Amino acid sequence: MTAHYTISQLAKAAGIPVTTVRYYERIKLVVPETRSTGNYRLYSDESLKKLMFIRAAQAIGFTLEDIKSLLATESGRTPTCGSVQNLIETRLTDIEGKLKDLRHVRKVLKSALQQCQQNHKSDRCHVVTQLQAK
Amino acid sequence: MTAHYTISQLAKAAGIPVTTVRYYERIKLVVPETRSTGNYRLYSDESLKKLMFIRAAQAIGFTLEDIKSLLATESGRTPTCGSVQNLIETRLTDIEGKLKDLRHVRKVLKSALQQCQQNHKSDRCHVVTQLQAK
DNA sequence: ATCGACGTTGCACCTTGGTGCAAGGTCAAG
DNA sequence: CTTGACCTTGCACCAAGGTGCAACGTCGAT
Repeated sequence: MTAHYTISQLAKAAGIPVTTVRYYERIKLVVPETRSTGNYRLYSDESLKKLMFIRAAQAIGFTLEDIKSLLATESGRTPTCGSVQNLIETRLTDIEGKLKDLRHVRKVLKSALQQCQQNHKSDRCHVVTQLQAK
Repeated sequence: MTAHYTISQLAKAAGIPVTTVRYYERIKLVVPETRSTGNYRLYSDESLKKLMFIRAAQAIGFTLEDIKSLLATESGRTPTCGSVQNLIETRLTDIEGKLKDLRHVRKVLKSALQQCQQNHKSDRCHVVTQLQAK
């Protein structure tokens, strides 16, 4: 009794816009199993699981490309820990880099803010004049 | 003795690709002062300062739109501290949000990585099977 | 005069993850 | 048999910050 969903049923079940499901088809991430007589896309529970997998994987920081390769290990077999580990490590490195950048930017902005607050009376903003001096 | 630069001289002096300078003109961020007889863009030191200002401001996390409004306070007068402060506070809030997201993602990925390392022998990756279970 | 380096314009394209729209086909209910 | 909800396709467009290309003009040196 594998249920068959139309695109809107599937989308609703997964909590994803219909347009996005079609987008996923375009990038070959989730393709419908079959078509109805009227050429409607028909999806099985497998697709629903895939969509939920995609949402979960996106939420923990994988890109759709990452997810594609996680799903690429054809039908049934899960990818090996090794490949998954590589992916995770790459993402972690990315994230560390971004964190570092953001912390730096935050630091600079905070000291700029302080400056701004200190000479608040002045019409000329020292933050700007200092940026100009560089 | 205000020096006049051609676009490539200016770009080189600022350490920015020529194409980017033209892009800045397109978005009305830096426009050439005049044109030569041969219709070449000619820039003054003012433009060079502007470009360097842009680089510095980008580096501390302002968007080109932000910078546009920082520079918009017409000729000479610097923007008030108040407006700059607002901008900085907005950026800081953005950054705090991004930091929070990234730290969360990092946490989740790290625990996934641990799982991966623990049952490295197994062919089936639990991280993936767990994502599938959601 | 000619060569190469540099300049001009306009336009399309890149990334990522989608959204929006028009013109038409399908399906179930009334 | 018509109405309305749903589906189809293809194509264009969004943010942001640019990059690339074609086809042509200009400038300085030889």
